[in-house]
Amino acid sequence: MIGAARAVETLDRAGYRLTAPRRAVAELVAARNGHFTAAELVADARARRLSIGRATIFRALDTFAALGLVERVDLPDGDHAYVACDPVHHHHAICTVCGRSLDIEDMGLAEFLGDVGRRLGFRITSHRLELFGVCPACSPAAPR
Amino acid sequence: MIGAARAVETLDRAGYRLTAPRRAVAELVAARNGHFTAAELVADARARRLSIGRATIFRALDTFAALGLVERVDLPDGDHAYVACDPVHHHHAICTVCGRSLDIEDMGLAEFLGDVGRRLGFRITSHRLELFGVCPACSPAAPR
DNA sequence: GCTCCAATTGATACTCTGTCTCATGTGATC
DNA sequence: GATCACATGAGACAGAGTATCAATTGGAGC
Repeated sequence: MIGAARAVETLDRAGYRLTAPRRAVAELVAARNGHFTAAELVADARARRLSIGRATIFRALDTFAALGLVERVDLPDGDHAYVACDPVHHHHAICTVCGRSLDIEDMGLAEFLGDVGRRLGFRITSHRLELFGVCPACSPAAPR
Repeated sequence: MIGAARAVETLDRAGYRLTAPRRAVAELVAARNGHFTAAELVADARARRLSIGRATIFRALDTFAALGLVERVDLPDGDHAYVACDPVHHHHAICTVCGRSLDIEDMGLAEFLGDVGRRLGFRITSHRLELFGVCPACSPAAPR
């Protein structure tokens, strides 16, 4: 999800109503360029004195997730979080220093998994790959 | 985790006390050969009329996870679950038909991820890969 | 076998996340 | 502008997981 406008357009095209709360949530999401939890968005909304119900934020996130505007990811500590992203299949590399997430496209994973499936005799229908590490921007700051 | 005895031995070697509740939880885990949620274990314990507190089961699972006897996985629906496994780094292929999970060893993933990291300039420190699909045993039953 | 102490337990209260309900509000269509 | 179904906000609710604390118990040392 690049900007709130793009999200609003996607909502419209999918036949969803363009309500003020949905626009507001889209902006909150766009304002965060890393991953975020539902609770953080609720806090954001409160901080900006937007009177959006908690349930509405959850519903909006569900809707956005259904449209592929955000994606649910699971952080290493088990927390559920969301990341704004483009609506194509891809994976996330999440920086543990700044929290930003990079979308990474296939890079040969599909082929790799196909091979794994063949070797196991396992018909893979879906998968989840999340990478955690240090992004290029944070790398000098956190050499290890 | 192959059997409860093995788990008990691991606990012992790690300096944990071998208490009745821990043995019981180890047996409950060993009795399940697929993935399971904490809630399911609690229900199992109740079904067997074991008087083990809910908190104790959570604590035992935490301990087992710390020892690598079980691992937390996130199901496609976002639920947290555990799978019994061997204490080495590996990944899980979870059958969506029977619920069983296969441990899969590296199969070249480390190399693949190293390559991805280099291309992104991202220093990958940890990752999570979970595969969902249909295992060989269920495959004829669920052709698609 | 007995004692002792720290680790562990069970019960319970609590927090937090996410869902559900329902009366009220509002966007889109005409 | 009127209409109506979709969306909202408030609040109740359910479930997962954690924190607290007094009571219990495993196991080391004797």
